[in-house]
Amino acid sequence: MKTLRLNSNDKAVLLGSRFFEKLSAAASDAILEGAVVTNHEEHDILFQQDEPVDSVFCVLSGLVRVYRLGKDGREADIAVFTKGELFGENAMFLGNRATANAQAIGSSTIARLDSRNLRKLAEQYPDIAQALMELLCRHGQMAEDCLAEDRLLTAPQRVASYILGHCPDGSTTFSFRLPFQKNVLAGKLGLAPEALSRAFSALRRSGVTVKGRMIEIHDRQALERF
Amino acid sequence: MKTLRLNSNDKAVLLGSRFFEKLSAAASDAILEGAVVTNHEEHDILFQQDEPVDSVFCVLSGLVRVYRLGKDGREADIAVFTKGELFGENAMFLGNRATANAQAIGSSTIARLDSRNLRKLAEQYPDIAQALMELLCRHGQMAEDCLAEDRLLTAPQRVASYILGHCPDGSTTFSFRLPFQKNVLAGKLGLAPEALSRAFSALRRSGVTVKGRMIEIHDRQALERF
DNA sequence: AACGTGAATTGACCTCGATCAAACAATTCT
DNA sequence: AGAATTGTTTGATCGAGGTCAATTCACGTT
Repeated sequence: MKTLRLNSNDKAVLLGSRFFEKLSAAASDAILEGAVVTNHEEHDILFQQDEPVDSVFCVLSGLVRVYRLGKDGREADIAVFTKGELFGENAMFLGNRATANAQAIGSSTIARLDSRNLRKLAEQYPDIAQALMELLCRHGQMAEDCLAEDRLLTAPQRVASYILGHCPDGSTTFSFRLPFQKNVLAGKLGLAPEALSRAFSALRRSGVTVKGRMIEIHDRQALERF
Repeated sequence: MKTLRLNSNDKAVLLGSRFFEKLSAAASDAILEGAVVTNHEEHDILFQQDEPVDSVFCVLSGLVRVYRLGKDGREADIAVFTKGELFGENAMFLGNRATANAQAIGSSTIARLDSRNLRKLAEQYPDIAQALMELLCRHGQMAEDCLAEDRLLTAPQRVASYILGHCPDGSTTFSFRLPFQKNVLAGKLGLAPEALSRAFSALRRSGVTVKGRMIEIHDRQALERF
């Protein structure tokens, strides 16, 4: 795997990401110092459970799926990350061992930030420590949200919740394009693809139109009630 | 609700907790400055989803259950905390709003650490920031572990996994006492109490003996294979 | 535009765990 | 000790969602 330096576009994506938004230029530069970029094909493995990892990652383009393996080989998605999102930060605090697997979905470019460096910088710059805490908190929240939804909602309700999460507050009718294959959405929601399909067709009765990756909502309230 | 100052025993519990273990005395004292203690009866609510929270909490005695509410009133446990564990730290990073509910299980004493103070101290003491990051990471991991187990394991497998988590590595046969009612364990594992009961009786065939709260394992390998 | 491949849907079936009801066990209270 | 309350187990039933197989559809390629 060939590693490259950041080009100016890569840098723009990183600096525009949520993690960097409140950081000073000095702090950001210090973090990006020594960052490298790798390109990946669909299904490439970025890291694996229990193996050493000495970077924090950021998606520059494409998608990354983070998942755990069951001993029977089945996979459970923990999260899916898109452009501008950092991931893999947990290993930093757990002896540089990954606690999950990460895999590119479709061809993707990934930045790697040295975690030793980042840890050191977090001691010098309180803002960096703060940004890291917010990152950890967001990711913790994501996992808790998932857990609660898995336990409280049925498949169609989870899908409705996902759709509503993409709907601007005011509008009662709107549409958007899924950012990835239904395949991937199913994994993210903890469903078999067939179950996602059936969930969509259950929602059709509540004014949801699905055509390819395009989702149309005609009655927000109906979805919320579901 | 009467709030008290920390007594020396309370202080000992706090300082012995995982969060404080690597902190200097100066840092610890600064955090505990202004900490208060409250006593709670079974079922007392400590905080509620979406309500303002300006403390980080620590269990001094008893148990606390953190859970989310579904709109139909059903509850999903996110975590259960015991003596010496901090919780409720997420609100610190999310505009001081709780993202879940917390409730005492049995009568409990709880310490409250002022979160404004803690945030300020995290800027001064890198060790405190580090301890907070580790706390956030652990809690994020807990949620991810739960999520993965929910998605990958059946009820008896989850129970087996819970039991094995209490089994020292070497031993093939050992026993321990559940730290809470089966009731609570069921919630923590995302099961109805009946399902937990049935899971235990399924494990009986693999050398697990359950008598009241006492659990005995006679064949570690059998459990691992389950 | 036709083709071909992989994705998505649909149907049939089956398993797991939730729910309800009732029996039973273990606490706590008087 | 006996009563009352609460926790736990067991049985029976039901529904949600997983799995497998067979189409159908969408999309990129030629």
